[in-house]
Amino acid sequence: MHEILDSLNDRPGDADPDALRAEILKGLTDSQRAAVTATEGPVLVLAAAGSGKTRVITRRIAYLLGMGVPPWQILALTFTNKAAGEMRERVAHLLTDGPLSRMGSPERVLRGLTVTTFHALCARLLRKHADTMQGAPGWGLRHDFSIYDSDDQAALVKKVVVDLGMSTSNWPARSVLSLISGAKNDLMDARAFAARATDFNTKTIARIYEGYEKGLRLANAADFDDLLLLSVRMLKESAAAREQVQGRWRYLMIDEYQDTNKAQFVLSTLLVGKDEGQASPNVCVVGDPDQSIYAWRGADISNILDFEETYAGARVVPLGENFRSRAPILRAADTLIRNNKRRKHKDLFTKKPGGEKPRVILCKDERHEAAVVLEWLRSIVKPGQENGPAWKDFAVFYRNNSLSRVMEDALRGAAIPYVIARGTAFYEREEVKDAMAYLRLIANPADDVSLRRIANKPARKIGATALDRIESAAKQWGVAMFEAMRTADRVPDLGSAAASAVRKFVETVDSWTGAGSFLGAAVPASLHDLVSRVIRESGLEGHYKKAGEKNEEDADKADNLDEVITSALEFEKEYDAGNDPAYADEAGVIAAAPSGAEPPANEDAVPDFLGDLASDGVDVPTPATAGDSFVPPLLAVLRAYLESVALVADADKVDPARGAVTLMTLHAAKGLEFHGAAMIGLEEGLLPSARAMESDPAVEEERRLCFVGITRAMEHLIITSAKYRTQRGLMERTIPSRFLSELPKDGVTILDQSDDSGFGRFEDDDAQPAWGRTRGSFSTERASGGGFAEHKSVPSPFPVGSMVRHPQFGIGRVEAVTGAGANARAKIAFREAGSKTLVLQYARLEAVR
DNA sequence: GCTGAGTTTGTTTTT
DNA sequence: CAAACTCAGC
Repeated sequence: MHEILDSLNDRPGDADPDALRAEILKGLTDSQRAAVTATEGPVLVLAAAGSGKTRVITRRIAYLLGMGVPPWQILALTFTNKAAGEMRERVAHLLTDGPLSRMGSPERVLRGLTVTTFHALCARLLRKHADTMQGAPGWGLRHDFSIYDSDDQAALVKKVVVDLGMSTSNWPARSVLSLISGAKNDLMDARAFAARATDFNTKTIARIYEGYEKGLRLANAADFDDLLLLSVRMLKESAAAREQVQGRWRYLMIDEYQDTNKAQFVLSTLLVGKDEGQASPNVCVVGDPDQSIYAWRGADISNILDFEETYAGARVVPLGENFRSRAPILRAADTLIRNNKRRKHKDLFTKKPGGEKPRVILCKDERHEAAVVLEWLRSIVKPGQENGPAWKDFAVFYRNNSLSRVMEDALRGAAIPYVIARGTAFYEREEVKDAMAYLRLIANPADDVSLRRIANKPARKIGATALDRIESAAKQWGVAMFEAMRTADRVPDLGSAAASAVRKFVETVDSWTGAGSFLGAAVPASLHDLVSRVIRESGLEGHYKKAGEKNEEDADKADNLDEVITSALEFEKEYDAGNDPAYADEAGVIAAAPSGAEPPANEDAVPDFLGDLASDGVDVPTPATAGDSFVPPLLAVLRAYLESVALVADADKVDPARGAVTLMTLHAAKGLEFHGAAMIGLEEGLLPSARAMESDPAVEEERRLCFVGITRAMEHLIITSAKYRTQRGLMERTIPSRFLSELPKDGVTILDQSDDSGFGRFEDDDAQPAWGRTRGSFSTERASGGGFAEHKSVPSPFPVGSMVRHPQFGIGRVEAVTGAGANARAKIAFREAGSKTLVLQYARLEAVR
């Protein structure tokens, strides 16, 4: 051990291992210490909210390094890039200012340490090894694959549905995709899915799934789920890939383990070599079952609940002490979460004394609610006050993004700075996606979905019919559409005008890659050069400039295209400098692993992401379309760039929002903490969401979501509920969320401001509200079926229980009727087609006796 | 093939 | 209330 440590040390002898380790453990509680030092064998850290689990993980990494474990043997996986970035930063901090600084330069000590997300890891693994799987039946993925986001997925599903001769309105892409995604999360491919399908509905989905998979493979593309699914398959089937991975990492850490799905679970067992009979792998998972909020996208809470069974002899370390919130906030969270039936109880406690009770404020409507939040913010934040809390210490949480609007208006009106950690952002804009589609076509000429997107954008006389003809020719010839375009003259039925338009398009694309070897066309020298040429020469820039002049709304689209060039330039800089933490640190992932504890003789032999992809190595064959003049490194940079665009969520990039109140969804809030937090929209149908109200497990997940929100707050917490809320243009009476009545009666302050016109004053903190009265009103409202339920009294021509006939779905039984008039919908269980919700006005239903 | 007016439809959360 | 979609008219 000592020798290894010394070899890593610039100043050998300075880092006395014992002293070093003691220093790493300084300031930790006993249980945290136990979690950090249990380095051998499987460990489950049951971390409560605010118990310092990130701290535990970072110290654990430091501790391993301090024990002399080479950094390239350590792999830490997170769900978001933000979490990974933070963790890297914290480790780096320990190395520069903390105990590890005595071990040598951070670059040196960290070289090869892998801290990344599941998806990024899998993307790297696939880029590295996908080509070796070519022989496997139905594989079809090559190293230059595209990554499809939900838009691309939807486009593909729509196409498949149309090709199958079905209607896209009966089989909406979104819902079809969620089923397909669910299957993939459970590691079910199209065949396995089809084998299990029994009813008409599922059988049809299975057919779509099959076509969708074919489409993906034909386009040499992987969707988000594929990154995991195919990595698992590859590790199972390719001994070479498996050996390289398993020989490399000896210490695996997984954050937010409660959110892993089946694919991620299996992947993790493969990474640590459990399948290979590794009896007691060094895997350490950290999570909190009470914060599992991703069941809807396949997260399987039993992964964490059954950890001890999966890994025999696992050590369990509970971290119950909360270092974040004051006692009253913690008590509210604890009381709420106890209402969940399926859970392991964990005692939450804090040593922080005092603190104010969370406030529940019943408001008139959403505008009043925003005003209340504003007043609350102002009552605590005093600008100009030196050491007081600032805007950045506050956040507003909501269940869904649509609720942010009113809040934004209010904050803007009050000139309070704010940022939204929103889902829809830069890379989801139309013009940006267009530019990306061009780039993806260059990186992966088989990418038919991208090709279809931009072939006629801007309009260049390659219409839908022309594309369809090209596609059928391509299918016949067994090549990608872009390939077929090269011989446009031979595409059956393609008019000469269309053919020449196509020829011109191909020439344009080729001029960027040098593939056509046209005289005089200089090949781009750098990524941003390529990107700017694509944007200009494709005509996108002109197209959106023109659109901007005409239409006020499109005015900034051209600017956004400029921003794409800037982002490429920035990426390139970091990439060139080898400085991009998100990429440089993944170093080891794809490189030949130095196995064993011996550090490689030559430091340069430590695997490095840059060296691997940028060098003209065996792993990056020149694509068929690229001529000699297109140097592989540029293609590699392009691919890495596209990958970062696809895998780095925009919310991750939101600048740590200094100086501004943060607005975000409850999901986005997980893992963060704020001095003060406001949760808005605590109403039935919102939180819990309308969909969740149908089943108990779903309501429990909503409760956990609420729990997550509450536990983000350190000092101040307000929870609001509006009596009336306007949604999709309609103002409706609401019912206060059931979660409000699950908070401790005497543990929260209730302020009913839903009737009086004046805004309450917060100095009246101790004015105990009539909880009984309020509570009573909750229950009467629910009992009398006010609000949503009131529509139910309107008589329907199809009473619940009656039998109906639908021209397409056949005979079914009415399960429920909701809404009235034009809004009337019926949930019908069809014998063949399964259960569907139909709008009575449009569904041509017939009563059957 | 493009435009713009009119129509329909949908509602969670995201790597 | 939007976004997405449809379709007639150029």
